[in-house]
Amino acid sequence: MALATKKIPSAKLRSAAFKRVRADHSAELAGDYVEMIADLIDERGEARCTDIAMRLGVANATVVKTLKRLQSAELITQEPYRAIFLTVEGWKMAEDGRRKHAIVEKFLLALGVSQETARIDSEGIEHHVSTDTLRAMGKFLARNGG
Amino acid sequence: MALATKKIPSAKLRSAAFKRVRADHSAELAGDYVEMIADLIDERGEARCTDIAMRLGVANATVVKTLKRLQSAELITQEPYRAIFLTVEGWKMAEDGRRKHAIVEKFLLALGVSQETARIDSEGIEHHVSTDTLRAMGKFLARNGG
DNA sequence: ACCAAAGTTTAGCATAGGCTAAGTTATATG
DNA sequence: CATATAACTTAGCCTATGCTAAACTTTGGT
Repeated sequence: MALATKKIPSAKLRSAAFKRVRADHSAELAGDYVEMIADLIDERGEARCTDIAMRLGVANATVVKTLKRLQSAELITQEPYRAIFLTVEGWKMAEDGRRKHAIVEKFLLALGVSQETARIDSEGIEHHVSTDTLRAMGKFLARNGG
Repeated sequence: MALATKKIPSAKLRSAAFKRVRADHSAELAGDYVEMIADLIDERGEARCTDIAMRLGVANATVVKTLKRLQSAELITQEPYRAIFLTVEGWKMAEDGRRKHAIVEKFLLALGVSQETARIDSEGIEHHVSTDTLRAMGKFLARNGG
């Protein structure tokens, strides 16, 4: 038995934070993909496997596998050897991600970090920011000329 | 061939951000474990499997498996059926994590979110914050009475 | 000193997300 | 219009991170 068993301070409450982080992680990849597909469609008219792989810095086969999951999740549609399209749900998720991403990136810039750091850190942070925190960042931007 | 192949704007630069995120993720779990083990040792004199599992909200067996990896990485030491100890390297990592965590959490509070939100969001954000951004958060705290 | 309860470990399974190598399809160009 | 090249897919591998169920230690209480 442990030395001091009495009064474990809210183990359940603590664990909630970690559960949220794990949940965020599984949603994260999907978010990155749809956001990138949306960008590619806007920039170049279509989204292709190779471009996604290049931008993410992973192998082509990895993209193919992930796209299958996104198709199961009804975020994209795709025919063999053809370009990739977003479903309505996919577009919604992409727009949401872009909005979040833009706020976080601008916020970091306003905080005083370099363009480069803002770009890189926002990529990691955006998926872990609650609506509450996002709102607070928005307010900060409003005060500080975002 | 894609419609518009010319001038892919710095695909390599883009991919760097995602590579950083993926690297962060693999370091993340180790960080959470050692930080938690350090907390348990400080609070209760020893760190045990069950407590870690409870606080992380995962099954006991999952903790056991992860601890094996941490042992291979020389972050902890452990004998069968005994408590867990941190190596020097492990303590260093734990301290580093705590420092980061504390800054991020205080920063969020200073930004104006609730205690609860700060606690939860900081858990996800801390692993994706560069030293640059951390410094900027520190400065903000200094200006705003952290 | 023993036994039951609590804690720890092992075994076996699943999914996600990486990779390389080899095969298939589309297309751009000679 | 045939074919080389680029793009895509499949197959098969690996590791990380989760789970449950069953087996094994430790230990506290009688």
